[in-house]
Amino acid sequence: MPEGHVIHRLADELTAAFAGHAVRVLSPQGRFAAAAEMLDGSVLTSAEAWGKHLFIGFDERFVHVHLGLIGKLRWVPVGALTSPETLRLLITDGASAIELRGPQTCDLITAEERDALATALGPDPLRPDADEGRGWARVHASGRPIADLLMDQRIAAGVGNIYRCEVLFRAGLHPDVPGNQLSREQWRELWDDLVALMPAGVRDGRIDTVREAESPEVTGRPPRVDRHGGEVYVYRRAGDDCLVCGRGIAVRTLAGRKLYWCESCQPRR
DNA sequence: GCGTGATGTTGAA
DNA sequence: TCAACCTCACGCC
Repeated sequence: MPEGHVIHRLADELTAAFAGHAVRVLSPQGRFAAAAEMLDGSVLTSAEAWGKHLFIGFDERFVHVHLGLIGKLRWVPVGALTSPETLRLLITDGASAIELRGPQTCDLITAEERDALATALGPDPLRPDADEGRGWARVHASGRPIADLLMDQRIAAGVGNIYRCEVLFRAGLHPDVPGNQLSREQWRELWDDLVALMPAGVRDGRIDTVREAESPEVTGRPPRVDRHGGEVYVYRRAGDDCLVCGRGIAVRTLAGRKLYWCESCQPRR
């Protein structure tokens, strides 16, 4: 369930609920049990997100969580313990409880290790200190297609399949355009769009990319919300009519992920 | 009830 | 390029 906006939202929620509180930290499944036992009863300092990585701070120690494709971190009723065999981590202060299942990563790390992980990532459109030029340098130097580059966490940390497909559509850019054929302005437009869209994703808890002109309110079409929870132009709309030109949305696999685009709204140029 | 795919990454071939 | 990992919700019977 995770592109960067989800992780940032969770970090904010964790901080709001737990910062400064002594918490219980449990790993009923056992795979994080030793670390959980060490942390149990200590004060959760704050939580922070870098791209799709979440760092839950306990003074100088951090629980590093990466949800991967299928991991889930969600708030649950206090006291409810369901399916402990898959419950990797449970954090509760008695007033709120959050549980982690199926993560790709759940490790206890030091501040230095956290810094190293963050440094290895590219600029995160959700962070005010993000240096967009670092991403551009890699894009400009690469012959890989822009649709591939947008998934590279060293170029724009936190971007996933939905944002990459949608941002390319909104820019009218064909997914196959090589990075080194993009102009500085074209990259800046993609970046600025991420900077506009992703905070809205954090705020709303869903990805909405459809502009006013194509919105249900203006066009009168029925709202169409995908399982991911938002209204989009191309993601998972293969074969459907393009909201702008009416042509069928195309799909193919690129680097193991499904890529969606509109052949006429996104010309090769 | 069963099979599949999914907002992801890593490591081997 | 592909398989593996980890879980669960959805579609199809």
